[in-house]
Amino acid sequence: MLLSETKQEYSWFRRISSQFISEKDFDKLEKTSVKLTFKKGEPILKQGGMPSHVVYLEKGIVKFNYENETSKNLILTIVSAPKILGGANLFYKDNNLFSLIAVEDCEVIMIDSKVIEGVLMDNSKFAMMMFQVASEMFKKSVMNFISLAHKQKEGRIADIILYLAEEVYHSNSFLLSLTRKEIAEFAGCSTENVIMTLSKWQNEKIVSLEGKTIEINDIDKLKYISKIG
Amino acid sequence: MLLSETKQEYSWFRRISSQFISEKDFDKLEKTSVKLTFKKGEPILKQGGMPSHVVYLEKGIVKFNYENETSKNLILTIVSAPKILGGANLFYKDNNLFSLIAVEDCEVIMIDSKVIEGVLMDNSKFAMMMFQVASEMFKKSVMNFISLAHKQKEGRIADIILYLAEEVYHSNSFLLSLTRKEIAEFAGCSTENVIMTLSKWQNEKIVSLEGKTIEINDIDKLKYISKIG
DNA sequence: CGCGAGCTTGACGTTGTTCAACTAGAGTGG
DNA sequence: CCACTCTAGTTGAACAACGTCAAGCTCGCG
Repeated sequence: MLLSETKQEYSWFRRISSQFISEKDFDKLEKTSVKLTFKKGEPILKQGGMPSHVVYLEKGIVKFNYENETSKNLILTIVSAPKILGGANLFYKDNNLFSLIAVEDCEVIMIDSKVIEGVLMDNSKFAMMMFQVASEMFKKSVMNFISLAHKQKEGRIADIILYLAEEVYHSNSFLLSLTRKEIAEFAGCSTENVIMTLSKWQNEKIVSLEGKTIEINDIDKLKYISKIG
Repeated sequence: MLLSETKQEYSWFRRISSQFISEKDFDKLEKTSVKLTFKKGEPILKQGGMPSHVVYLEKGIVKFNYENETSKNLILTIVSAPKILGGANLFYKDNNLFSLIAVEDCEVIMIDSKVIEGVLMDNSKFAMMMFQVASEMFKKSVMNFISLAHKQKEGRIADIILYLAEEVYHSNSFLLSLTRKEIAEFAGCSTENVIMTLSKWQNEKIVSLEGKTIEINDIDKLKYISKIG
């Protein structure tokens, strides 16, 4: 975790925000925020902690991790930059429901909750936009949970591979930065099950595995597996 | 489904809203909304339909139902009056993600989305409140799904019975308006499993069943089952 | 070179689903 | 008033899915 120069880019966030708030309000956000970098595996926000900041993920990939007292972890969702995270925490008020953990090296900008809340209060269109961003992520988690709730393991793993290809790596061939264990935590099944399913698919020529790279060869078959569950 | 007189009560909603919006804005909402009653089992909003209204549930109990093409239904959550529903749909923009179905006879007020959106735009504090309400419900669903994801059936059914007692019926002894099948859809397991678990608990004197009434005798043991999963 | 973390495979037992059969109550029409 | 049918609830047995365990493997790093 490392502080960098004060002059920041915010490229995507600035572009989006400029449609809704004044340059002056944006400066207010910019001045009170800090840019941090996190190495793979480092926690950005801790479950149970107070939500003091809204996180804007400028670069990298993070997982939303739910840690359970008794049993194992659960990954709620995985997202890649650029994205506004932890907006949910803005509206929940409660302690953070989950941890944010870097899956790949990340650059994030921590925006002070108090400050952004003030800007939201003065700019209802900006507030609506922020809500929608948060809602979009809610929706994705809910859809993932629905899949989780009534599909068999194979359908769920198919969902996750498709999700990673489309929404995270933006390619049908990608270098997987997650371990099998993490995929299992995302799919809500055991590591062994993930491995079995993936190598079964390799035999059936649906995917190709080579080290940490995954290539989807037959996306239609994968979608079919996802569909029938 | 039945239209009643235009003069409405809105008691709870009015009280809450009055902290955030003017009498004039509230009148605007009131004038463009209609009060409807739904009988047990009737759909209030349909999954896939366009979200034209925000639903304020004045009386009754509704389930959030997710219908799947291939397999069975899934109940996302169950809530009792008074509560603002479908606020999520306001922010999602997409088609309704789920159906709202009356579990008991309901009185609801349908507030026109366009109108409430206008009021939200002009009153950012009101918008924040609405979003917090939506977030609260979202959080409950997520917590339920987390439970669903890594607990055994027994733990999940315990969660649901506790949730119904605390959040829906507000009593440890209640007349269950859900069928065993619906509990199963909520818990993400088979009807038989719900039945087996409940009668097992009856033998162990944790609950008493008599027809459609359920009484929780040993809430600590139930919480323990919920905890250990 | 050795150690540990992540990965892989197979065997085994547990959990939960499915199926089939039966009961009870509610509603319907002759 | 009595078959009838329909739905909800219940039970048990057979079977499939999944997790756990145990063992061996590979690769990167000190």
